[in-house]
Amino acid sequence: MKLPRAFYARDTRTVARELLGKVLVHQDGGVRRAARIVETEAYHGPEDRASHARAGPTPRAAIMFGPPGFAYVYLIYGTSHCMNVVTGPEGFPSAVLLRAAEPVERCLHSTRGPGNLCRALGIRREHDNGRDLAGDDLFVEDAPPPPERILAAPRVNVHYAGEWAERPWRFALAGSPWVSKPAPIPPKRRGR
DNA sequence: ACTGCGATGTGT
DNA sequence: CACATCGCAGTG
Repeated sequence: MKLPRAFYARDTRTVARELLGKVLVHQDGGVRRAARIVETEAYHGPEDRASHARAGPTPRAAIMFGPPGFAYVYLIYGTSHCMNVVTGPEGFPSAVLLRAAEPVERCLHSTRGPGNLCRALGIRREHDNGRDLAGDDLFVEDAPPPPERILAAPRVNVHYAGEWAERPWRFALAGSPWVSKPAPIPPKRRGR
């Protein structure tokens, strides 16, 4: 069964954690593709320097200010699409980036990493940005709470965000081989 | 482990 | 016009 809008209308970090183990489904031109979410990141509020909403409701980020339960899909580096789900109350800019998943049904490609995940499910900005997740084309299916432990770590590739880069708002299922970076990279040790 | 770069939208 | 919620190929 499809997650209701009320699921998304909560604190971003809660939604990010609870999305782990749920199944992202894309009806790609009549073909159903699905993957079990194993890694997410929370982008929370207008003060979050790592968030696309940091500059206010610009054309790209405006959807993050809208009601919860809609897809925010953007293009990065000219080549990769990334998908978020909008969370929280309308007017408070927040979203959860879907970073990695475990392939379940007819995936076209690796589902590890946010760009790869979109490619595997056929999710594209032109086609899916702004889509209502309460519809039948793109949604998340409920699933029992995952048996795996949940890890929290700093978000990936947001080094420019100062202290906000250190917040442990990246969540992953422990032990999943599909998580995009198996473990936070251990600092290099010399000698000892 | 580290380096470089694609191909394009986005905000300043 | 600098740079991005990445991914890949090349090198050591």
